[in-house]
Amino acid sequence: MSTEQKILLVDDEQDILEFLSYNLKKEGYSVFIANNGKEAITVAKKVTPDLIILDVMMPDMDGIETCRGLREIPELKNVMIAFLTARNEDYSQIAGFDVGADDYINKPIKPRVLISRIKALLRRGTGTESNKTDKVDTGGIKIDRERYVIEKNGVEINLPKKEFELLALLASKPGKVFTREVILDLVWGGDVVVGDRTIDVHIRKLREKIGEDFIKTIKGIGYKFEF
Amino acid sequence: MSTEQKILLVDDEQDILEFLSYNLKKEGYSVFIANNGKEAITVAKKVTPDLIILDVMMPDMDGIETCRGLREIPELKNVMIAFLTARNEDYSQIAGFDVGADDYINKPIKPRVLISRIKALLRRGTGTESNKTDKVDTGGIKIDRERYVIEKNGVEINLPKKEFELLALLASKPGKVFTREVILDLVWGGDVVVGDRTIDVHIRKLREKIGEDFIKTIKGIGYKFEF
DNA sequence: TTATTTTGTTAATGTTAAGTTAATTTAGAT
DNA sequence: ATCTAAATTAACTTAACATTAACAAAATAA
Repeated sequence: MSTEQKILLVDDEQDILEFLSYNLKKEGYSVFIANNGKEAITVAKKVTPDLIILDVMMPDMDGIETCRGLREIPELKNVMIAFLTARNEDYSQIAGFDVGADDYINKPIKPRVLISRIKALLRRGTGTESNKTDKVDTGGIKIDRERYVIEKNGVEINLPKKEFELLALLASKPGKVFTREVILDLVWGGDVVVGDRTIDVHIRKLREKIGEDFIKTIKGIGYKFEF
Repeated sequence: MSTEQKILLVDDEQDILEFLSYNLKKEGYSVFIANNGKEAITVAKKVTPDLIILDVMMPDMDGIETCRGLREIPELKNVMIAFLTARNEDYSQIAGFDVGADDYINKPIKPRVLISRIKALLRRGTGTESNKTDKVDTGGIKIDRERYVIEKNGVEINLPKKEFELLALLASKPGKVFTREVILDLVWGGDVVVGDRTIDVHIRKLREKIGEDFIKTIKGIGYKFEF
């Protein structure tokens, strides 16, 4: 792997910041902190973190507002954002706001749960440049991560998990060839070992569903998405 | 953002009015004051505030009565109303009154808490016409968070807490897929560990009660609400 | 209080979609 | 022509969810 992954913590409570910071640093993340929304935006701009963990309840500028602010910054469009919510909070409000959060984590926080959540989140983020906000590939294919559907010429198509992720990966950078190795690593996960033909079959099913001409085979190398 | 938001403060104690007024003005709100219920109604009619903060304990016409009066005025149907209650007050009494209050704020008041509460309140208010809790999902399902009741095609259905919260969460953003993890965290809480099939069972019961077609399973990911 | 009902959770089992493999065919490279 | 990589299809395996009933724990009523 390349460089250390950066996480920005935003909370007004010092002890929570310390607690989280400690646990995340122990896991090898590079941790930045901010005490309020404004600071968060400043820091985020500077370091472009891979993940931002935002407390919802903060005086002055709360998590939701901060999130909005962050999302308006072009460089931060693709950053993962997770909300920290207190128990009993009216989460429907939070979740409902179309603010582009990627995860919601409840207090009290259990370090192990947190870490595994974060890993999952960051995993999703890697490899893809535009993991978050849906991307419209001008060929008429739209990938909606939030709703887990793709749209072809306005028609929704439901894809199973692996197929969806495979397509999302390929389409994340149209034209780029993804080797079978890379695909296995990113879609299946580094440790899982599956047979050599598995990818082919998934490609087959995808082509069946979205049309034959989107995924192109580069013999001896891998596949690429084109339109 | 467009125009400045208006807040009406109603209290018989001058120092509280001043204290609140000062803090709210500092935040950029346009503040109006009234010393009693009658005055409150007059002023409210004139300025149509976005939020009214009402002290419960007032001589002559108390907060509850005032609130009733306010709610009878058509133009004020959608205004947010928050009650100011003293700490030891039996506010179950107040909350019980189906008077259409949107929040309860406890004295003594901490400015920061107050501000963030107010912001949350006003945010809830904007965008929606129905000031109150309910959210109508065009599929014919209405969720009344205050009474823990949902309405399907005008028929009230009583849901137990967990079922209600699960539905409320899913319906808070129709279409969006909520992972089992997120559901567990937000509905059950980060620390509580429940078995793996618990969510399924609740989903089952919900589907039984509201119909099979509202909640959709995304295998390997989670569930989403759709209509 | 004790009884009764409602709610929440678990455990056991069934079902199905998703994922994988294997066998065979086709196409591309050298 | 020969070798290798990929396509294709169907068979198979597994993981994920559905379903039901049983149980426990709250809440409510008597």
